[in-house]
Amino acid sequence: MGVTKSDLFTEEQNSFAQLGKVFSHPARVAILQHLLKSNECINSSLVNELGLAQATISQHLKELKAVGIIKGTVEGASMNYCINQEKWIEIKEIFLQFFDQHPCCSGADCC
Amino acid sequence: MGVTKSDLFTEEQNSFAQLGKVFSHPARVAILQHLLKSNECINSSLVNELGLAQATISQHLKELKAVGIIKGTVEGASMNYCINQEKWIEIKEIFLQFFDQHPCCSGADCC
DNA sequence: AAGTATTATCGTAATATTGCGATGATATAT
DNA sequence: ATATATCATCGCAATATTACGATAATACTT
Repeated sequence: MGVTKSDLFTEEQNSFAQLGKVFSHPARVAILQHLLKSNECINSSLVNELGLAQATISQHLKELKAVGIIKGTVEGASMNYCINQEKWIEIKEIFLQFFDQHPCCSGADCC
Repeated sequence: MGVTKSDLFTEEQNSFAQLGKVFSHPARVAILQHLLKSNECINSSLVNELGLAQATISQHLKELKAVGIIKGTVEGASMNYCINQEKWIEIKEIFLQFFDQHPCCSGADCC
């Protein structure tokens, strides 16, 4: 069906999965890394850097912006995208919490 | 097209995205959390816990096992799944490294 | 051996995602 | 005002994902 049965899961699980989706496509990963690297928060010279069409990049940027992990400001005719640092840290914390959930089989190897 | 153009991205970006995919669906998140919580590494009583069909759970487990984040052992007629702790930590480290990549606009707010 | 329980896989249907060309909107340059 | 550059959105095509029923395979029970 392709339909995720969100009602079966908790709010937390659904929203965490949405964050996971951010990192689940190499184009989005590449965009984030580019924004991190070019410490000028440069606009979509991304279209030149990555080999994807402008429309495709724009779509990925839209998704990233929807989650809040990046923000964009108008700069003349172009857009100036960059990492939303507060959100970045917030998301990092959420992942850390997830990874640090109390481990099953602590110590003893159960499998 | 629906085809991810993997050849445009680095090995690192592609493999990181594959890890991200693990966390991009609430069912997989729920499965992982269940395995973490029930510190008995219980088998697919998951089918009872989550409201999904057995076939669906089995499919998600297969994906999780493919990445290595869980491992399963035969226990009579049933399967005993649990978190692969080494891999769990390894993945945690990879995410930490990703989040700690040198920040753009360090200090100054550029946008 | 026959029946039951558990799980993996196959096939299918429905929806989601990815990607791009075309188009429109806006801002700058001439 | 017209041309150019940049970006967002629309519409489409192709592939991927999600979900499940049906079926097979395995192990245990009686």
